[in-house]
Amino acid sequence: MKPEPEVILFPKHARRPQQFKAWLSAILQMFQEHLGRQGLKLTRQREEILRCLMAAERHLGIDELYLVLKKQDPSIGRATIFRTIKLLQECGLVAEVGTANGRSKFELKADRPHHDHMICIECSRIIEFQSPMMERFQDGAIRRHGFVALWHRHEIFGRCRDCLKHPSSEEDTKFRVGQADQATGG
Amino acid sequence: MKPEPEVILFPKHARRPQQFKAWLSAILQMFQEHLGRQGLKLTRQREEILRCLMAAERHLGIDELYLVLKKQDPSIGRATIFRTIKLLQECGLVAEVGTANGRSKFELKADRPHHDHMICIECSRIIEFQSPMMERFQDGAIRRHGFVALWHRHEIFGRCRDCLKHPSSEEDTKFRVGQADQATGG
DNA sequence: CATTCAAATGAGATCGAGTCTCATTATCAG
DNA sequence: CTGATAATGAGACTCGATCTCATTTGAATG
Repeated sequence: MKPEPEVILFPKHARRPQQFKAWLSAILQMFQEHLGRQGLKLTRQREEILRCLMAAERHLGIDELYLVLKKQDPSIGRATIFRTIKLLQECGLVAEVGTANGRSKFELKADRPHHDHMICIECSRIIEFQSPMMERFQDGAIRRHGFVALWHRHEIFGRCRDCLKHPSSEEDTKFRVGQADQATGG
Repeated sequence: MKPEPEVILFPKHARRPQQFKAWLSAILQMFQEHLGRQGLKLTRQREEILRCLMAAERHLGIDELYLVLKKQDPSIGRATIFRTIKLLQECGLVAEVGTANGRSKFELKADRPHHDHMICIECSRIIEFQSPMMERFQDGAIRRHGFVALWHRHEIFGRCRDCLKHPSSEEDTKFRVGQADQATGG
């Protein structure tokens, strides 16, 4: 089986200020259009939350988001973050990624290639991966069953390269009950 | 792409009383061995919960399990069901399947071929499917990243064949926020 | 720019799945 | 049978997520 191509998934492009600014305003406009279509408004808070997700160099959970945002706006409330994340999911700009401890993280989805996730149960790192062939066979299975797919969740839990090298690192040792089959059990 | 083979996944075998009895006692013994290894005991409740999962013709949630078990043992407590399900997951006899509404369902895993799930957001039906090729490419991706997989979750949310035929059937209209990409977004 | 009004906000109440506590009961090895 | 120890059921508790509501804000309008 020949190896599939590796693609840089996390948006390291748009890290230079000029590019980031352009990227941000493009995405913001998409958000505003979605909001406008439902008679909703673009507020300072919504803008900041989206900016924060776009500027992040990794997947963020609600609490991480809350702490970061709190620094520049101490009055921001958790409820607003939950509400905004939900809106961003609804318009397809943001996607949820499960973790081993139950607290979901979020990633920017707009403008980025489709991918799935491998999640380290030791360091909580989320590794993005692509496999077009895997997707093809998945879509084949869906078609065979006469199913119409709206979204999917494909998350592989285990230990990442780094945690295998130097065993037991930091946070999140309390992880979801899971049995150790061979490989993924399939 | 030639079609992959279809396999009967839900254990319709073992529906005849004699076969079921043999199957049950084999699985019960596996459970007891796991328990014994940890100094734990096989109780009437644990036995009943496992039997219930084995006899089920579909995936059950905690509440469904609770209601069924309550009929033959009105004193059974929810906590016991949670605790037992956790034990069964730990020894690999049972697996959790997510649903669109947050309340997980459970399935017997022992003795059954590996498969993934398509979940109908209208009728909550869970369709089991297999794609060995998909698994192969998945394992390839895992290897490429130097990751060691312990378990995975591959769930496709959408509408099943039946719900597409006669739109909007029963229960569970309140489903998880999810955007309608083309296909599965990938 | 001021006005207007629906939408959005933050604080805190509430919800609910899942977990924990603890007094009582059951298992099972000897 | 007995004793040590695990398991149970009831209900308190946890904590992420949602809801409520009084107040504030966005943006369309004149």
